[in-house]
Amino acid sequence: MGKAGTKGVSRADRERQIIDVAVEEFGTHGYAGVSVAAVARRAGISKPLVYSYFDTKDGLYLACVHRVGALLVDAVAAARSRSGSTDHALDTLHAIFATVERHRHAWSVLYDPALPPDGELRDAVRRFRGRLAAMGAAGAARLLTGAGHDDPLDHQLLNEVWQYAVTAVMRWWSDHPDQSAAEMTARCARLLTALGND
Amino acid sequence: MGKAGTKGVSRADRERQIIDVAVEEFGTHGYAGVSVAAVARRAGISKPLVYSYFDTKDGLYLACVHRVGALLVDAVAAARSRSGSTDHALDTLHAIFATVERHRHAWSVLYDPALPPDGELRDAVRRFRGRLAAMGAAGAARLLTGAGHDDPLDHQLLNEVWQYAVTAVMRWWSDHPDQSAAEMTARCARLLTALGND
DNA sequence: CTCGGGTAAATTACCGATGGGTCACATGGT
DNA sequence: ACCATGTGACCCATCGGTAATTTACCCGAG
Repeated sequence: MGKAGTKGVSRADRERQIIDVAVEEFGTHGYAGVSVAAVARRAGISKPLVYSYFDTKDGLYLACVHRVGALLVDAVAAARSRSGSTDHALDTLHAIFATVERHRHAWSVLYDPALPPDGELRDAVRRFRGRLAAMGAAGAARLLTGAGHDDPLDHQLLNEVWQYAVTAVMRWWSDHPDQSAAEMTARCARLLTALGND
Repeated sequence: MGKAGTKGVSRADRERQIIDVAVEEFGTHGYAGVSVAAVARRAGISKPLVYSYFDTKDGLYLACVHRVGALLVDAVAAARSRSGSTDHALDTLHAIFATVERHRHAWSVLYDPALPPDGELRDAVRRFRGRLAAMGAAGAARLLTGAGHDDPLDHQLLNEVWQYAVTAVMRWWSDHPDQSAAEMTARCARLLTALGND
């Protein structure tokens, strides 16, 4: 496939492009299931170029984490500030849907359950998860204290469940590409109301 | 480390032992993140012995799937038949907690999101997930039709969410080893009631 | 009781393929 | 001419998997 030499693509553009395919690959096959060579191949470039831009495999994953992390945090924060202090859950979901409609595997990058447990990669992931959790947690807290429960571990657990529930929705969405973001929001609205009257 | 020759351990025992450590490893690091050599090392034996009992890495994972799948399906089925047609969710959770209290990574083996997408491994996993889902689905169906919604895709989605919620609880439990099964059940009871009055 | 010998339980040493990562070099634009 | 962009070829550790071989147990013949 072709010789060396620039192809008229700037570094910044190339980085964005690489991160795009890396997010998709990592999101579907997980950290351990993806090889840098595969990312390079799918991006139509060679492996050393990837290494020259992101130093290591962890570096590449880290870039993906920062990309999707910033995207999601911003979106959720905006949705939260937009909707005063009323029922957050659905607004949050809608914000997420709209943000990652074209990158449906983004969420899975932040929530890969099998990351290498050491190093700054885990730290970065934890930071972003933490920020998302902190925002989603307000609703959870209202719910629990409103029901008279105040065990902090309960709050922690509910938070984890909420985040995994979102993960479930995102994965289901990946498997049903015909669904639009709006349809997903409507669907989740029905689910939430149904959960209300159990 | 030692010579060859039998160490007085029967094949059946050794298989059980290997599966035990394999479940733990696969459950924590995922399919792609675990090497057969690592399993052998942690079991205190050599790699070829693993291959002589389970033919391939997929065979080993398959054995794990069958072990934990049978365990979980039996447990949930028993819980279901025990508790008539009343509120299933909590009983199901309690059954799962009690069953895997000593194998807390079991659930993750069935719900590794990054399995190789081809071959009989995926099929076996899908079968077991399907059986668990079918049982858990009764409750979901009641919930949705009770609220006037009957889109089959909604049912599918709610099911996925339910299974991932369980996954979340199981992972949280893995990170909090001091919690007993009974405490977990109580915790989930509080969460469920809180969800009722949102 | 003991002394083989067959068989089940193990190991060491190895193979080809792939993975992460590097080096030296080639090209294109200004 | 120079620097950013880009590549083919290579290195070494590890991975999935196999071959050849060694050791312990069991059981029947003397």
